[in-house]
Amino acid sequence: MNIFENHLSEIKKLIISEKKSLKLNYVNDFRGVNLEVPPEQFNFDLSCNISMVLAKKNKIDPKNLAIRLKDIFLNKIENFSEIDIAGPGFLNIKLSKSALINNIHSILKDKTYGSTKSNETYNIEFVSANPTGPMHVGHCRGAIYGDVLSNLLRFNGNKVTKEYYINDYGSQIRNFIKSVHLRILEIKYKKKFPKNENLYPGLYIKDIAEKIIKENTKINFDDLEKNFEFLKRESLKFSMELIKKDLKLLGITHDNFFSETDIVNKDLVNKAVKILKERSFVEEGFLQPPKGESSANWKKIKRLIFKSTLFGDDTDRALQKNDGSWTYFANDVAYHMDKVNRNYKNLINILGADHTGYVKRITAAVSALSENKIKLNCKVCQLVKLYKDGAPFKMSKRAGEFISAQDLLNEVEKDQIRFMMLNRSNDVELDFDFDKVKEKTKDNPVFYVQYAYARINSLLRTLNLSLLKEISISEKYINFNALEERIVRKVFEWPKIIESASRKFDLHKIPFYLYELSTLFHAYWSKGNDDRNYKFIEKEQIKRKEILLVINLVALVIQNGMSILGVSLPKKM
RNA sequence: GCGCCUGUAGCUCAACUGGAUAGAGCGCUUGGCUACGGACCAGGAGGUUCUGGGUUCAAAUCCUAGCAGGCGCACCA
Repeated sequence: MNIFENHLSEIKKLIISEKKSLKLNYVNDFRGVNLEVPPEQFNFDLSCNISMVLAKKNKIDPKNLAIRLKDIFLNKIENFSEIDIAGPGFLNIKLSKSALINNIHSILKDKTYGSTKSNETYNIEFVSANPTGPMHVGHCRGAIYGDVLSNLLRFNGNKVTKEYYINDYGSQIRNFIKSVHLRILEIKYKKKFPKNENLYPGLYIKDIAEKIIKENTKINFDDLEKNFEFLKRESLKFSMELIKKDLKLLGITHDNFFSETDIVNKDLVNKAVKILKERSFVEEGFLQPPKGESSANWKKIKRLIFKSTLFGDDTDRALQKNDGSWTYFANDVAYHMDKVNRNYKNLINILGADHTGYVKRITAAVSALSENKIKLNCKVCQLVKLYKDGAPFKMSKRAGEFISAQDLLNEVEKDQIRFMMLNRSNDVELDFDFDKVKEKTKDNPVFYVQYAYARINSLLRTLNLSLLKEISISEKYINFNALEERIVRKVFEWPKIIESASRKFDLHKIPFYLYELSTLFHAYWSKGNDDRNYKFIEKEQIKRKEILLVINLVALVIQNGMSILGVSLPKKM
């Protein structure tokens, strides 16, 4: 149910059938024609730019055309009761009462009101934090973004796989296992844990070491190399548990975990390279020396190179290290070949700002692997800056250098974190203020939206009614006041918000919208304090039927919106 | 040097993807609310949309040349 779509198609039909009487030559192309929400001060339901668009194509004056369109709309479209021409030729339209009521009834019947009703397959890779330690705050933003994007796409009717790529291979993991091993020695023999940049000093490593000792009392771990594979398996098990625990506390679960070690073991890189060689996208060659950095250790070595510049990258990328083994990127290419082979129509990667430079090459790889049939869409989340008591908040006792997700979760609830992290475009840095997020006031948008919903439920409790029972009220008995009209129009806007949030994955539009809707509702609610005529209840009875329609509409949209955001909606606060 | 992101009210950010008089919150300021459920509501002040040029009925938005900030830039992961 999208009233703008419905009424726009009415308009288009009419224009085509009235082409002659309107004296228009070109009416076949409606690109750019929109039906929109007019700015509030105009007090209309719909706004259409059609006369500007058609005037341009037909090379005539838009205002003149608008006058003719106004007449013909009013004559032929029963759903329109009043039209005003504004600005350069906008047609501002008021819906007839019956159209308005019909729209409202259709919305209340539509459980997934706002859904774009699409049906595609998506794979979304997100978080993919290194399993060398717990999640830090930076990961949280991407984690929530990915989770909510999945919710949104599912709400729209798509099939979504949420995937986590475990980087359980390479030198970082080696250093991680080494660190665990040294902590084991420390616990067993009081051997001091050395200071070394490549090791992981965080205290969680100690926890993992202790667990391993406790669960494997019969094994002697003194020799690292002998026990390496065992230690790796055990350590990764515990560190992934840490990560999954944090994710769960944030309300996030993945459908699929994909291991880099598996890629190596299954020799997927050779398969991917073979395909790319056949298509001449991979060749032997030499890398350019690095430009911005010191090139003291630079060696000119012949190696396999992926020609990503063919797909818009800035430079070609190495698939082999100096010693001839595969690079991290090569493994990732193989991983994405696997995704392509799993026949998803759309691939999405959610990345942190520090991986911006990686976007072009991996997008190029997917284009090359899928012969341009699949486009990988990479979304980058900018940094999160934490504030507490008005000052930047740093350090974590347990995680070592980062602020961990745990630090955050210790202070703030999941609902708050989720809403606040989504309340900014992913393209801008985010200031996360510990103090503000805990407030129970208007300054805290999460609370403000939840409170609107709680108020509705309180009202229903008083009236002994429940939400979204089939409501059908004859239009004779309906007469909205100005505040109610504003809310109804805002509710009409909801599918447009979903549509534009879905188009470029601009998730912040959802919390912004919910906040605005809540503002209108709180104003409506409070009006009863100034003016007795606006009271909702009199003698334990609802005063006007319109109130029931309005609160059901608001509740429906808040429910749909918050469930996409994954934020809870208490009935009492 | 190169790439990506950002630049809008004192501060933090929106702006339906090219639309109308550029909007919210905080802060500042004036008033209301001793309860349908308190943590709210109503009003006011506050703008050369970083700068210059271009595209058109229309530019914060697109193009172009700059300026400023953030992230990144062999190999490593």
